[in-house]
Amino acid sequence: MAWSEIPNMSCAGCPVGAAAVYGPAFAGEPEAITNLRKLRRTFRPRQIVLRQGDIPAHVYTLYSGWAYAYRILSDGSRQVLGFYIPGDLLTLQAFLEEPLSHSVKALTTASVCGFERVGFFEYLQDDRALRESLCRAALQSSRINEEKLINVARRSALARLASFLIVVERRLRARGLAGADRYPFPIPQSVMADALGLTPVYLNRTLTALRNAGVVDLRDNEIVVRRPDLLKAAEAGEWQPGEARIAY
Amino acid sequence: MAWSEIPNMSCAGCPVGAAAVYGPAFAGEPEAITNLRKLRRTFRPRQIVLRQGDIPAHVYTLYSGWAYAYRILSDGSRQVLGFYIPGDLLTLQAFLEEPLSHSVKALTTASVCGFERVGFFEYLQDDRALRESLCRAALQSSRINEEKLINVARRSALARLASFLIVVERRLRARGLAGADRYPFPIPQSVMADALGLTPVYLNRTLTALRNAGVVDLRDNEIVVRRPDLLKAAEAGEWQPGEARIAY
DNA sequence: CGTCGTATTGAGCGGTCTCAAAAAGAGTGG
DNA sequence: CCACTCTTTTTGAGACCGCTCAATACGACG
Repeated sequence: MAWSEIPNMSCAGCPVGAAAVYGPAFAGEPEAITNLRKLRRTFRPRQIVLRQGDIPAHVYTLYSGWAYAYRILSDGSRQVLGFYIPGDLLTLQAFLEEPLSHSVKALTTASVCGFERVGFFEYLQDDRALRESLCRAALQSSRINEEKLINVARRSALARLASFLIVVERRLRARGLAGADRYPFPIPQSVMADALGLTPVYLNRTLTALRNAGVVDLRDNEIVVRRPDLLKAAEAGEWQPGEARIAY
Repeated sequence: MAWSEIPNMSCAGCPVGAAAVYGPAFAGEPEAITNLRKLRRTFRPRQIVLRQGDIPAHVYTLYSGWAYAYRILSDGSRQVLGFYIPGDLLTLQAFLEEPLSHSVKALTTASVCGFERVGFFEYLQDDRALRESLCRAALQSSRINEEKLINVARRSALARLASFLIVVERRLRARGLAGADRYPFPIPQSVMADALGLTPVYLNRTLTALRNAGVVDLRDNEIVVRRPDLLKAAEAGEWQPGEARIAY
């Protein structure tokens, strides 16, 4: 099951610690965090990290790799709710003592740090700055979901895709995980499609159009943005590839 | 400007108090809430309560009437993000010292109670139960937005509309504001359309279809649900009006 | 070298949008 | 109570974006 013993290694040197919810306390006393960490675990691609309906005993922080949250609907279809990159908390929701409304699955090989739920929550509640940080994160998450709603409700497939690529780049860059004009991109098209509310087929056509127009180059789990200007324009709905819209 | 003096009236008898974020503390000590209330204000239909971009000095609770939150996008279109009924907090977001990402507008004549932002926040932070209540509300809000995303991303116009009507009824009923088979419904079609990611024209066609099929009866700011079973089925995508889908 | 997940391409349909205009209500002032 | 205006609702006709079904190609991995 890919468990591993709790490593004695301190969180002090952890490259992603500052970005986490407990960030405000991290610089001052990384040891407090280390003491709360109960386990470390590694997942293989496509392995489920958290299961919809479970009440998780631990709260996880993604240490390395990518993962995504999704929900299986009654009609069997899947809605992807978001992606996680190193430093992200795997569901704020895990703090509540309620069944998870979504599952989390690894996209790449991914390792997580697990904190005992209640203890961690108490710790976050004890300090005013941390408390605010948590509250802020929750509100933030609500706002991010608003953005997603707007994307799907009001934008074309092309604009949605462009927007998605831009947002992913921004998030990676904020964590120092993006190169000058390229960044890792291990998301299969089918998963992306379910995140954007599109069919895999149509997403592929849209992506192919972007590629053929020389805007992006997506290969080998890496994306190269050749024309960020056009990508921006596409997001705003001010640009479309070719004269005939999407080259069939 | 429809201001009114701070009424000395206690919050003790307030019919909506228990439903608000400060609910947990309300039963025990309504006076603490009364002391935090700084003003009461009444708005006319279509009047703006909170403006996108502002940093509000007060946090409002909707005391009576309906309101809705919306965002104007760069291309001029409008996304409606949610509706408020009596007892709702007008944007959790107002707790953060950040510009509001959306405006709030009155749908009907609506009156609100205003609490001084920082003081109210401190108060909520002081008590463990209230703190959790606030946190829970934020997470809840995030989850509600997930539902909305799913609605728009994965469901047809008919299913979205049916789902919307059902959710509104549930919320009203939880506050004792719905009758046996009917409830108030002061939402113009154009606003509903912008909430569901549909064109007003197409929303109207869908609604007309529901009406012609005898499922609902929407008139005079009140909706009567004649066939809750069919509405449920429509939400699940298991029923459509008539043989020819939507009667043009 | 087979297998499974993933990407690509084709053809056709239909749900939803756009543009346009008329009808019906609601609010206002005379 | 009427005349006026503004908002909201309704209906028509046609175009297109994104979907469905289906088949093939590709690529990683054991």
